[in-house]
Amino acid sequence: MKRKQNRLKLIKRIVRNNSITSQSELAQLLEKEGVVVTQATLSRDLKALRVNKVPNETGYVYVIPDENKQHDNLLKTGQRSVTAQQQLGFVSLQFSGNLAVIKTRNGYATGLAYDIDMSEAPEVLGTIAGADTVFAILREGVTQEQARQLFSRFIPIDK
Amino acid sequence: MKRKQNRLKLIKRIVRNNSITSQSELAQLLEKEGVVVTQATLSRDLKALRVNKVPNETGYVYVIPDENKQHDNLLKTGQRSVTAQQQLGFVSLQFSGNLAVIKTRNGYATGLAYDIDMSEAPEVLGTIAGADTVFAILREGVTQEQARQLFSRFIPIDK
DNA sequence: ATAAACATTGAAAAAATTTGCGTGAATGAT
DNA sequence: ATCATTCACGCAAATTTTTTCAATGTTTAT
Repeated sequence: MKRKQNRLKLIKRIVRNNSITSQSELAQLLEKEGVVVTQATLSRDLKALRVNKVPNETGYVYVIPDENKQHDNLLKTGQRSVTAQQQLGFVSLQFSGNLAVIKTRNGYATGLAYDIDMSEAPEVLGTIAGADTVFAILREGVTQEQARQLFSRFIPIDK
Repeated sequence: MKRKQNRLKLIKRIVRNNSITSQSELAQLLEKEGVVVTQATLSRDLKALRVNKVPNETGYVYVIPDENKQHDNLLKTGQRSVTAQQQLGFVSLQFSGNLAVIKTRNGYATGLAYDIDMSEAPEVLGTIAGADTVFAILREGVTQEQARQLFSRFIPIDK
């Protein structure tokens, strides 16, 4: 059951960063990442992830529905599905060089940045927050692994 | 050609007010309204209307995207959706390492950052906007040339 | 530890969707 | 008016997606 979770995560990433036009195409990309499943399984996975299939004049593309909007709609309709992933508004964490980019649900970025600032962690030189994104500048020499370690105090990191 | 326009309009209304789960089902409802076409034509019509196919726990449903989502999906699929007029807010583009700094006329930064975000381009990890400046963090390994290429979808760049 | 209940998946079949091709109607340019 | 283009659309083939069926794990409760 861990296998499936990992695959779903990978599928999300792949679908988000590529123009996937068919399930077999997705299967090939997954295979490159070492994940081998049949197209039938992907049909089930895409359904589980609620991935949309949207046409444009060129062809058809799978699209991961926007997580913020997805969640906002849930709230709007009175439902509330708070998974561990969504606790604290956290959406995703990525790095580029000595910059950490933390995506949050709308409105949560400021509070999260504040918490990071208040920790006065030496690994972080400073932060800037928009509505749903936090930039944290890491001190030179700090590894991404160390940063993950630090941030895990504030956000649920799957690892 | 008037026939087609009427049909498209009717399709919109039907899809919006019913849970259509297949094109043949749609064909039947159309027939009740006196419009007779083959499923193949509906495939083309749904594509023309950019109707999304979205899964939910029950099954699959066709969904007419609202105007906003329509716009967002255009960006998502990599098509330009802002007119030359709208690009007038652009002032300058500069780079520092993997950070792109886009200057705009006052008030334009937020909108531009939003468009960049909605494109979900894998080259960009995230953006933050002030009143007249957008920061865009590039994924590691993305060259400035690639970034210029990407941004040319949103702003007028002379290469 | 064992049985019952549940979950995951592949293979193949079924269902649904997309597309190539051909025809006829509509539009346009000369 | 004539000829060339373009557009709409059915048919049938090709492709893609969904689902059924069985086999094979996993989990849970006793």
